Amino acid sequence: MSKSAKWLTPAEESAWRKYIVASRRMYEALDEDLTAHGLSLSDYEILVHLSDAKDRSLRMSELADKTIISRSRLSHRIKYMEGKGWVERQKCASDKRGTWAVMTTKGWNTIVKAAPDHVASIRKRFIDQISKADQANIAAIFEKVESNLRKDFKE
Amino acid sequence: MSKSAKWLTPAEESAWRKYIVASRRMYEALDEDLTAHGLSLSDYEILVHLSDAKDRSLRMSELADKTIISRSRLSHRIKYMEGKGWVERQKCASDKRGTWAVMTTKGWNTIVKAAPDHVASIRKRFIDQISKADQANIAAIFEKVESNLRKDFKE
DNA sequence: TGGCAATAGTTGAATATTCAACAATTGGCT
DNA sequence: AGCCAATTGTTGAATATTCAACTATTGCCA
Repeated sequence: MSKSAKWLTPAEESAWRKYIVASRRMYEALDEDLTAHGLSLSDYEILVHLSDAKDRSLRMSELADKTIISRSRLSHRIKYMEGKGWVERQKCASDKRGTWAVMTTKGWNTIVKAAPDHVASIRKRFIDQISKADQANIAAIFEKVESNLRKDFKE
Repeated sequence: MSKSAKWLTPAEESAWRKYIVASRRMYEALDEDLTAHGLSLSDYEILVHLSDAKDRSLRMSELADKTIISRSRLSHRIKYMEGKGWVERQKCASDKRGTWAVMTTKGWNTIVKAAPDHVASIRKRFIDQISKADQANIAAIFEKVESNLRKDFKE
């Protein structure tokens, strides 16, 4: 399995552990903050991507890609969200296999209400803790990490 | 909800999105890499903490804290891992409410076999993508984020 | 055209995780 | 001592997610 050494150095280990632990706890905190609006973090993401999209609509598969949620999971989740009245499904005319997920007014109102708190929550837990320079660093580092994952995936 | 602005600036948004997306994908990749050893990432973490502990044993509650897993979830998971023969439970003598989770030889062998691949996987997906300076940055940044979360939790 | 591999999406069953309630202590306080 | 709130850990039911199979197309190409 590659040329690499068996263990991480203390500096590597420290970076890794701190990143992992903080990330887990931050996720919990953000999710917790959202429950006041009756939303989970992933439902929030689904709504955000829909609200950004043209006609507030996306094909199921596009939505799945953008949110990094499996198709099956998304199907189940959208069923739930339909029940909540946040989303509707529409048959796709041009591709009869397809389905559009369409955000309703109710869904829009929900996200509009939740967004300011969620943004405040991201600031408080993350953005406000790091300097401007760190911001740029983080962006560059994780961009690199992600593009490497993507490349690796294609191999 | 705090003094903060309603939206993230483009630079903030970029840092946040890139961090989130890369983290999600990296988690998937690491978990995927571990399946070859029949382990999930969280089962791996449980075993690691046990293997580091004195007598390879930890109280359920300590183990839950270290792994950031809820007690209930840990209970269920340990039941599964007992079935696999990786762990045993022992009554705690000094505190009759307590339970020790004790790693078995089989559990030890499992983790010893998986560890080098997992470490290689962390290197490939993360450590090797970032510079030494970045390592130190990441450690400092997420240390700060986490201590802020901790403080916040206590309030 | 016809055939067939690839794609879109859903479904139900299998697993995993959360949630709320619970029993059994322990620890502190009067 | 005796009471009671807090801690430890488990449990079963409710939810959520994954997994594998499936239908219905579409796109390609011989």
